[in-house]
Amino acid sequence: MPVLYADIVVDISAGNLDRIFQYRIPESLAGNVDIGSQVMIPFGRGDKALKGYVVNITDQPGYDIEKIKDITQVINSELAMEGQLIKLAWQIKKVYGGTMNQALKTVVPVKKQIKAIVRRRYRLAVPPQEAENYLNEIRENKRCRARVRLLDALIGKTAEQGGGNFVAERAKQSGGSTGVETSKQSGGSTGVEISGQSGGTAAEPPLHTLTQSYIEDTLKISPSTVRSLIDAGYVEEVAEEEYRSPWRRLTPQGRPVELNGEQAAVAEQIWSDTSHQIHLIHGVTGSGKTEVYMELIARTIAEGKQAIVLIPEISLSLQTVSRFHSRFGDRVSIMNSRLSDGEKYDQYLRAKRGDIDIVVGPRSALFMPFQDLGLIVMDEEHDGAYKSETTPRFHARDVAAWRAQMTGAKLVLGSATPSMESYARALSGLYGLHELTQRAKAGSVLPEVKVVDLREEFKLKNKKIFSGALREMIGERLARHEQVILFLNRRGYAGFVSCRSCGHVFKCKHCEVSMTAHNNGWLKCHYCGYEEKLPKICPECGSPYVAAFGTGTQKVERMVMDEFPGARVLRLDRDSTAKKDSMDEILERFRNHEADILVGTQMIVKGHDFPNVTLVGILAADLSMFSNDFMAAERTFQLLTQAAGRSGRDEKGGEVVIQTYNPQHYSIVCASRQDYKEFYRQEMLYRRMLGYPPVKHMMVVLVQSTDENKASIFIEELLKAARHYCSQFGLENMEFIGPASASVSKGKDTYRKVFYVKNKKFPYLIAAREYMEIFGRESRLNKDVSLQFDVNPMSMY
DNA sequence: AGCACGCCGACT
DNA sequence: GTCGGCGTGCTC
Repeated sequence: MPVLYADIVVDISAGNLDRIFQYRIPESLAGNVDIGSQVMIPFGRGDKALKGYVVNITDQPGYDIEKIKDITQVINSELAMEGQLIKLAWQIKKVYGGTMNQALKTVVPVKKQIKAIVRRRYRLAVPPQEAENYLNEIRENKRCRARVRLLDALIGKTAEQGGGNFVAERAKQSGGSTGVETSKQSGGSTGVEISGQSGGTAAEPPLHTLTQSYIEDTLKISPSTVRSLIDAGYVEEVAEEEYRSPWRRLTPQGRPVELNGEQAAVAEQIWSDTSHQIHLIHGVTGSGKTEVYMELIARTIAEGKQAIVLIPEISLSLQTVSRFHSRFGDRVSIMNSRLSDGEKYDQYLRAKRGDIDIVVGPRSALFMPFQDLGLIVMDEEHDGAYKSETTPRFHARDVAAWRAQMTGAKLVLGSATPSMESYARALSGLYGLHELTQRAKAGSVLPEVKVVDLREEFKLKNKKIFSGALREMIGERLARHEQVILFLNRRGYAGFVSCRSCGHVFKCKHCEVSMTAHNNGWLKCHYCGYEEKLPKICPECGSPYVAAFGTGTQKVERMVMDEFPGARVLRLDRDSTAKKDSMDEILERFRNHEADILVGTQMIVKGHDFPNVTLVGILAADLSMFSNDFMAAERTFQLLTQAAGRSGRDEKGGEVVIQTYNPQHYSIVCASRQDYKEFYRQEMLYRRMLGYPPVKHMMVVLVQSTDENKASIFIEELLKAARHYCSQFGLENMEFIGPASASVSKGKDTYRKVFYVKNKKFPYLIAAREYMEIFGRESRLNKDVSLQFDVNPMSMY
């Protein structure tokens, strides 16, 4: 056997370590080291113990054999990535930049191997008849009551009668599970399990096993009693490895799924289309895209393959997964960053071992180690949350497409307001394009939309948040006991605070960002979270006339209460949902009609279904429209369309009021008509004129430093060098825009400088980025500055 | 990143 | 004479 060497990426994300180091696989570890394994290695002069990822194995050393060190140990063979995920990591690094270590880390959603939970269970060690005989001996003995209780339960008597009630009650408390569970399931367990004995014949009667906690807490039997029955040979202990289940609070809804004609046709088209790997479903809000996904998933798992369902945000996990769970049962799981390490590890393992077929989650769910992936669904594909905000700043849509290509899986994108990129590709024939034009629920039609011109309201001397029309309509709903959603894209109490005498605006002392006033008399920086007390007098001129301008959700909440006393109001924004799970709680209360009006930010727009809501008020549609951002109009349109889509989901019909200072703007006009195609046409004119994506590709180059001067000098030199490189190596028509300060010119005490690069040819951008990474590594000006790239950004900087 | 090696100022 | 400042360079 030849000596084998492993190519290893070390777990340090520094530019000059971003390469492969070779280590010898010692005989003692032969066979345990695979591509994808995580290993411990001695690194550097001090042989510091570091983690490393094995990315290749070879018998040809490419380095002085005398200097090659041995791998010291394999950390966790169960967590070894598939070779395919490593390929995916290379691709991510290639396109988005950053180090290989960073790319590998994004591909491994599970950091640690956590010891499996072993639950002790107990069962009869003798045939039931023998236990009965023993019971008859001791039944009348008052000193043996605990033994009798335990044996009765183990035989199965009490669990079906008196104990059955216990079971039902406990199931309710823990939020859902039925009393009986099959093995390898833990969520909301009651402790009672009926199972066929493993290895026994099928004809054998089922035996009860009881968990330790059930015996101690519910039957009130002490460990010593259990011990003595074990010693007497009547009871035995079975230790069982158990998965941690992340969704204890799940309640199956059991809604049967039936496709309408349109849905069935789309599912069939996608399933039988062999000429496209990627499909876009453009379906109006409420058209039931999820039913189509489910049909495709059902067909996929019927073929023995697995499916990944991507959702934009963690907060949608619970409601999405519960729908899938009620259809597909325990073959569904979730993966997201809020799970504990143990839960993550177990879900990863279940996928790897083939114990689940479907996973639901945000970006990170893309990397589940399924053996034979057949389908990736990306719901609300336009959503900005699919873009990573840390290096590598990848877009889940791209990575999903690569993974689909590698595995031969289908990728299905769905949205009521597709991204410009996806729709352009669908129109060009690159993706299959499918449309759902009707609301799925019988009798439900798209809401009627009324646009209110706030300039006219101002002329009428109405300076309130609610236009006359909106106030009147809210009143009507309250009288009819229907519900209202009010949407405002700004949290806090007021927008900014300034001095009326000298004009001083209160800014965060760590960021170049104006602070937002909050209800509690504090100013908060929404960029870094810094808070300070709102001063009574202006620190610049001493004037007492400091005032808050603009409106946030807290102020809306207050004004609703003033305007409609007696109405019950809930508020949903980042402040009211700071506590874990509080978001689900608020939504649940609103759905149960514990409130009449829900005031909130973007969060309320995404995918929620409130049947009793018949009015949605968009208080200031323009708020997201005037950042100097090439996607501002697209985002505004998406937001308004999605928000409007919350109204009239039931037979009652619905209305939407959009308040704006720009009623003629196409993003507002098109949203009010729910006319995606016209919006696309107009927006495309603008993108073409200014050469923005999807017409040209774009990249942001971001330089940051706590020393503003160093950042400026570095970015100037970098730009000069990049220009020179591009012209020298024939990268034609490269457009460089900048450098300039980022729109948040300072954040968290760090100065931010940017320039933009545009070109029609994507590989040119990558080549330029690769060159700039080398420049950043080798320049003597790189001290104390950081260099980052955002390829295909979702906003300006 | 983190550590060692290396070449210049004020101390036991 | 020596301890230690942090600039420079290397890590299989």
